[in-house]
Formats: sequence, structure tokens, C-alpha cells
Amino acid sequence: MKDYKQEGSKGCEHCIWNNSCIGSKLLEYAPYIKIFQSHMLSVNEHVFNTGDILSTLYVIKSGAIKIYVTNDSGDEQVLNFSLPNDVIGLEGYDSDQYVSSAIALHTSSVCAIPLAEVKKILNEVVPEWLLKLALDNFKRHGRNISLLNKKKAKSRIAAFLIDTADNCKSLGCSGKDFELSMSRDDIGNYLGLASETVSRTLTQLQQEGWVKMERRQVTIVDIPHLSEAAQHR
Amino acid sequence: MKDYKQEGSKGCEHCIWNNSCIGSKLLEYAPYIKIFQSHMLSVNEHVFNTGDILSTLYVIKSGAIKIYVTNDSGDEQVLNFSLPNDVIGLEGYDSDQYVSSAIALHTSSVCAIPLAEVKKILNEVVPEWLLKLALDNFKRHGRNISLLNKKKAKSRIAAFLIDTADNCKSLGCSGKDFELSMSRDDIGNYLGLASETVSRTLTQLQQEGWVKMERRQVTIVDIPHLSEAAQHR
DNA sequence: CGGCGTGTTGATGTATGTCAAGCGGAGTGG
DNA sequence: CCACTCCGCTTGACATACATCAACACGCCG
Repeated sequence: MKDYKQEGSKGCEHCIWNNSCIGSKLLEYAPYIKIFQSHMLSVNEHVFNTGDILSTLYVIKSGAIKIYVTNDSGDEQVLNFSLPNDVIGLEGYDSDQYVSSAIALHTSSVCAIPLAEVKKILNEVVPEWLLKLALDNFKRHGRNISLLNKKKAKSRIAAFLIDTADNCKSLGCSGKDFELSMSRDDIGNYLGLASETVSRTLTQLQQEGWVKMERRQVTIVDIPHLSEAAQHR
Repeated sequence: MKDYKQEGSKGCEHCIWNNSCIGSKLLEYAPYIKIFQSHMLSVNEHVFNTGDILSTLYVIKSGAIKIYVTNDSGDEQVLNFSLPNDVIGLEGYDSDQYVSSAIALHTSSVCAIPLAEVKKILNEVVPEWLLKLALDNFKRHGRNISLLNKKKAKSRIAAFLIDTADNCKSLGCSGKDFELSMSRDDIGNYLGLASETVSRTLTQLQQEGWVKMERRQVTIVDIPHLSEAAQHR
């Protein structure tokens, strides 16, 4: 993306969104923020890429932006289509890199907000526990998407198992052994699969030797293979 | 759910999660909150139901809770499985009713937090624009789920069209006529379908007379039928 | 032991993916 | 202005993964 400082901005008072935009609210709240400029993007121009240093959030002023990630095999996974008034780039808030890529579908314009300023305000204003609550929700959002928009049952189930294991781990379990608390029916409903397919796929994963299962008790044996399966769409 | 005030609580200092729980952080931050009690749930007991008056949030202390909605035809749609330390009930924050149901998968225990207190704190502490940002994300989360875990292409596409129309409407368009900003490829990728399937399904929807399309220009003709199709899993 | 809920497995139909051909608008160059 | 190409989209033919229906196995509890 071009250096947005090159692009002059006349400030929010000249913007068509004037004071309805969420960015201008921020400015209102913290008027000392200086760098806050409008920037044009042409079709297929990236706003940011996965892995880029995350120092700026963007508010979309006009146009449409596609948010996506690419897996190791290089194929793309659309996470969202963002429209005017949306804030993008926030998903990586607690890392220092963008965790997704953003590309313009139309000629679009965005306003840049320095993340450092936002962080400062947030830390001043918002209690830490509350921030954690919000961020957890962001993350869950991303996880759910990546569970659900896979095409193959095997990928979904593998992703589901890994996700569940991660959850369990963050609650203090081993991360390899855990107990599913829900029925095959519930899993199927959640993942958009028939319960029979869940059942079959689980036995298949066992036959491959990637997991062991006894009723709802799960042991993950081969994390690499399971992760790889989870990547495939 | 039983009246949680019946269930004595010894307070957070006796809880196994002691001060790591997000609820206790809230208590720390606003010590005047009195009603904050632990409550046991047996298997298949509801924490709350869609449509119930939303006056309480719950922090899960132990066990597992299934969050789901039911459509008009009565069939269930699992949105999430919530685990200890998760906060549930928040999705309806800006309505006054729960927008989903929550049922215990195991014997579980939860702590109740009066939403009024939380709202008071939030309003004192968090700028409105920031709250909106977080809530928008909650909503998008829910929308994405309901787009993605449908089984049939027709449902997904119908839901996608309605969602897009709604988005457009909230940006000031008619809500019936709008332009898709993304390719069939992108739509398919987003919805977990092949682009050919997107194409075919769109022409099918046209043949049914529910939408008119010309390239990326969409006119929604029969909202009732389209919505009905969107409901079906 | 017998019944019930949950999970597994098999047989079959169907929706969707995949491959491939062709269409049509948009842009380009003569 | 027309011919040409390119790209996105559509349509068709076929393969396949999954849903559905049904039978059965297993653990659980009375």
C-alpha cells in the first residue's frame, strides 16, 4: 500500500460520513490523534497482507474490501466482505502482525488510524478484563469461520478436534486427551454435517491412526497429520 | 432455571478459579456488585431460552453449555459450545431478550452477573463508539455462523443475498436493489461452495422468480420465499 | 434381563464438486 | 467501427462425497 501520509486529507469535517463514522468518533474522543487520513485504493490493491507489521487500522469510507487468509498450500479462504463504516485490521490486535489480508474489490477509500493511539486510549479507558472479553470473541469468530467454510467433512472434523483440544488446553488439560461433552448429533449440527457422517469420519480418522477414540473420550495421536487435514478445504 | 438467589455463594475467594475468572475481575473493578452467585445446572437444564428477558449474564465455572437457536420449523441450530470462563448471554446486549438458548451438556455451574450493573459500568467507562464496534462484531459473528452451517447451497445463497441486502440497507440503499461487489468465485469461496454451484443456484433462484440478476446487479423480488429458503438448513 | 439412548455401519439416492466447452461483455488495437 | 482477446460467468456431463433410511451394536439404568 502506498504511503498514506502522501495523500492529503481535509479531515473528517469534509468527509461524506462526517460524524457518523466510527473513526471520527475516535477522533472526537481523542482529538490529539493527528494522522488520520483518507486514502484511495484501486481494484485489487491490497490494504494489508498477512504478516505485515500491524501498526494501522483502517476504516472503510467507500467501496468494498475482501478479507482473506491463505493456507500453506497457497489457496485462499475468504473470511469476510467488509463495507463502508467497517473497521478492518483489528483481528491481530494482540499480535503485532496482521493475521489476514485485505484487498479492494472496487475502487475504495479508507481512513488510516494509528493502532498505537487506539491502544493507548483502550488501555487508559477500558479495563483489561473487558478487553479480554472482546478479544476472545474476535478470536472465536475467526475460529468458527475456519471450521465452517471447509468443504470436506474430514477437514471440518479435524479442525473441530484441534479446536476443541486447544480450548481444552487453555483450560489446563493436556491438549491431547480430552472428553467431548456433546453428542455426535450436536457436533454434526454445529459443523453442518449429518451425525452419521461425523461418526464415519471419526472412525476413518482412527483407522488412519491420527486419533484414538472411546465413546466421547478422545486422544490425539498424530497432530501433524490432523492439522494438515484441517487445512484442506 | 431455578432462582439463583436460593443458591448460596461463598464469593469468589472460595472459587477454584479465584481471581482468574473474568467475572471476578468485574467484581474487583466494581466491588459494589452484590448478586454474584454460583449456581448448579444438571444435564439438559436450560440456562436461558431465546426470548426470555435478558437481565443476567452467566460466567461458566465448570461443565459445558450448548448455545443454539431454533428456526420457525422448530429445528435446532447449534451456534457454539461454551466452556469454563466463557461469558454467555451477551449476544442480546442491545435488545432486552436473549437471542439464543443455552442448555447444559454436563452437570455445570455458572455464576450470574446482573446485566444492569455491567451496563452501568460499560456506560461509565467505555465510549459509545467503542461499544458499537464490539457489538457490531458480535452480530457479524452470529450472521456468519448462520450463513455457513447450512447444508444446502440454496439456503446458503439465499441467506447470503438477504444478508448482503441488509448490509446494503444499513448503508442507505433500498434493500431490494444492490450490486454484488465480489465475483462468483469469491462468493463460493466464502460460502464453501464451488463457483459453478453459486452460478447454478443463482439462475435457479431467478427461475423461481425470487430474484432478478443481471451480471452483479441484484434485485430481490420475493423476500418471503427467499427468507424461507434461507431458513432451511 | 429388557428397554432406551447413543453411536456405528451398510445400502442407496442426491446434491454438489470437477472438468470442460461455450457464451458475452469489456477492453484493446487495427 | 470492427475484429480480437480476455475474463468472468454459464451450462452440460460425469464423478463423488455426503445425506438419508434402516438395521444393529453397545453401554447404561431400571
